[in-house]
Amino acid sequence: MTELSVIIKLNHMSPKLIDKEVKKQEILIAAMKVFARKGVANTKMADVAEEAGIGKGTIYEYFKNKDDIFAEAFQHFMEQMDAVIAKRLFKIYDPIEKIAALIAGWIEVIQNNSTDFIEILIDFWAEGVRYKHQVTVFDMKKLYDEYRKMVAEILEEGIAKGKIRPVNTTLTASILIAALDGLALQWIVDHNVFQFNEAADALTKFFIEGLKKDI
Amino acid sequence: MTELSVIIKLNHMSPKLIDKEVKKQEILIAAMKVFARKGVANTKMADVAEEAGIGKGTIYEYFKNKDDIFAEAFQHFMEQMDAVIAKRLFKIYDPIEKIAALIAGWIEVIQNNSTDFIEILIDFWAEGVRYKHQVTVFDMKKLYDEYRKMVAEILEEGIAKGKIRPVNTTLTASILIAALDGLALQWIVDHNVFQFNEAADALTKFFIEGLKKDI
Amino acid sequence: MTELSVIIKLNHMSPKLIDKEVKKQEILIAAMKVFARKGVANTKMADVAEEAGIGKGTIYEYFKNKDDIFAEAFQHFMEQMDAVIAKRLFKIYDPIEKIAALIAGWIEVIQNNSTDFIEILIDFWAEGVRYKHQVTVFDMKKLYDEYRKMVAEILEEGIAKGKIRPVNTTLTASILIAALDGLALQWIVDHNVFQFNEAADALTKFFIEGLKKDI
Amino acid sequence: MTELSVIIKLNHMSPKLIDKEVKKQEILIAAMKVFARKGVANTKMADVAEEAGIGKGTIYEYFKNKDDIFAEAFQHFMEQMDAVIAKRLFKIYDPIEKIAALIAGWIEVIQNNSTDFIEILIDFWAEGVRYKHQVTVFDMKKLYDEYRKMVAEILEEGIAKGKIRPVNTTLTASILIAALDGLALQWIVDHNVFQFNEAADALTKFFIEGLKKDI
DNA sequence: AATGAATGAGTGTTCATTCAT
DNA sequence: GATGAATGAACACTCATTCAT
Repeated sequence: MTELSVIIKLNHMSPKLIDKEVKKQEILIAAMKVFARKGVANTKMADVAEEAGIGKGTIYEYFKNKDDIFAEAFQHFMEQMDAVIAKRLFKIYDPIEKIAALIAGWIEVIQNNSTDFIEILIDFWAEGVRYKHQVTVFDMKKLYDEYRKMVAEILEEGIAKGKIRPVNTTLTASILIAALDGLALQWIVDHNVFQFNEAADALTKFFIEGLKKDI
Repeated sequence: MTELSVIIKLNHMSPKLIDKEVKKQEILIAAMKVFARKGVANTKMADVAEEAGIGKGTIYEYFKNKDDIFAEAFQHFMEQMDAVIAKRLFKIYDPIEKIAALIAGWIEVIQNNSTDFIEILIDFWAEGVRYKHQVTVFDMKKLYDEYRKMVAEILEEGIAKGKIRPVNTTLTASILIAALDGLALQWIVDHNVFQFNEAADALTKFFIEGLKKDI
Repeated sequence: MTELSVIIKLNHMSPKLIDKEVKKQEILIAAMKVFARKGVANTKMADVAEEAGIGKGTIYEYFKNKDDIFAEAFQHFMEQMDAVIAKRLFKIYDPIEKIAALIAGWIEVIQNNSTDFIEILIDFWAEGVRYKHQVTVFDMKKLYDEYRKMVAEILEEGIAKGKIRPVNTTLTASILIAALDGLALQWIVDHNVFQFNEAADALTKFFIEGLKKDI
Repeated sequence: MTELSVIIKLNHMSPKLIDKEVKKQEILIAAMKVFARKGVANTKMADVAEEAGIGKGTIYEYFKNKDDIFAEAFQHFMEQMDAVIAKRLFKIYDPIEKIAALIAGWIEVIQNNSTDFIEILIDFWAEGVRYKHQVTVFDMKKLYDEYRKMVAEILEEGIAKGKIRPVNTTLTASILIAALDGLALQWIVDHNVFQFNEAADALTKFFIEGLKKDI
């Protein structure tokens, strides 16, 4: 380490904590890109380091290990999704509109992430599926339960308000979520089959129509 | 002596070949179970050998390598699915009923494989997604295209016959397949959320209702 | 095993011992060819079996193991060489002519074996060199000692008889053997550099001239 | 910051690079020792690591794989030989003396390497012989051609200058090289048969005498 | 803090040898 | 005797992680 590097460091010292968090995010994003491209199992720490433009060892200053990065990636994705959906549902009171907003939110998340790292979803699913018996970050069971419940409640509200015809709310919620997941999957495989929002519109219409109380 | 020995060899060949094919299937099934349980990447050849009750080296008498097993597993699954669906669609002429049969077929495949190795689906997806730019056995793009086309044609037929209301057939096909995939996913994560066929019934009803031409 | 094969066997039964020895030789020759082509280390028992047109397991009816085949190959080669040289030296009394006969003998052995398996020499050398500290079949030290002694004795005889000028007989013997080995090596590497016997003639002349007592 | 860091990096690079090259040589030497002792085929990467006093994985930081080490060993040996011979031939103009210098050079190389790894020569030969049809580093054909040509040219020069009697220069060159290879071989097998330089002297005398133009 | 050289546990694959048929 | 299916010891190579600088 020469004197020069010390000078550089001093410059960076004041906003230390923020810097660390920022850099961690940078590494995380880099990792997610590589994970998406190659799959977690085939991603080497060296790949992540290269993508992030840092040294291999540096990663370990910010993450405990590879699994830790992956877990944080999952959380990062989920937080993003929760945020998007919360924002979309904000100040919407009509149940039918809520369903539409939900679908739109999922679309937004998928499309926001599409360019670089939506394929990471596959690994999230894989991890979630595999570790279903253990309690980990990847508690897909709980996750799906929560989303199902959220949708089901909207449906119940709609039914109560007489805006949605009586249906098995849990099953219908499952179907809606299933369709969203499945469309994402098809779109990941081939971005050209359909415009994702086009498909989403169709889905929205299909569900809304199917659920609306016949007048 | 040469001619004779050829004849003798031929005599011995038929029973051996059948045996070899049977054993290969046994190893394949064993491998699929382990793949499902641990994920392909985390499955060791030793695990497969143990599950199959054979020596590690024996696997290589029947398969070229790990990837080969995985590829054959995929083909095995697909053949099974094609067979089930073909059987289900046989002698069904009503488009609406065809849709119902298709859903029932998918359910059947998922449930047939459920006990031990349905989780392998995740790895099929992962492989298909990751290698979408190359031509491999895992040509998910082509696969989805084919299924989409199959469903779309049924829908078109129904529309032509006036039994199904006019819809964007490709998008609707995508949604139906998406829902099936997505339900499988949720069910894999948690077999207890719904009886799979219960969900399938709901899905069938939802689609049939949504598609039926209002009279 | 069908009746037919039994009949075949019966035909072979009477001259059993001879047959066994013949078959062993066949396998040995097959093995030597493959050894020559690929090198011992890279030769699989399956290769030998295929070359011999028999089953893998059958080899073990005739040889203890791979090393055993190799050792027998060496002995086979050496016996052949001893025989050829003995025959060549038979009834030659002039020392100068004996030298010529020796060279001619070595040439004969190399060329007799050239088409298929002279490259095996390399592995003989390698084995001999490597196991110089142990007492094995490949006792290159002893072998070279014997040949050196044989040549030296001829030289001494020639000197005694006044036909060869006084030289360090051991060193000269070494040089002659060295030249023979070295020419074989070059010829193995590239059969086209020289006609092997052409080179041998030159060598003979060179040595004879160099050794002859100036008159 | 970028420019600065580049400078810093460059500052750090030079010493590192030198170090790496030194370490690579150390590993190479260690590998050559083990190759010589056990033969390439029987040498485990773990053996090399142990001999070099490093971890198994470290080898791969410096060499692509086992074959790579072997190829570099060959090149290392050849460069050494070329250098020694070039140095020996430097400022020698008399053809007869050139031949003597050549022989002396070969002796020097063999003896310099004798203690630990001259046996590796056998594997060089084996590799060269086996891969004679392919273009590899081990192009023994080309190598021998070059040496033959070099010697032949000296002989021609000598003949032209009237210092060497007319001989088939290519064949004579072959014989000289053959004798050198062959002596090395005998010496490798048994260091005690002759003092290597003693034999070399005899060889030199034998050739010089044999070649000299009778006055 | 940042690095990348070093490491060795771990794994896919090979192949000589065995042995039931 | 002849066979080739079965085997597991052995080995090249990978890569997440550590740690001296």
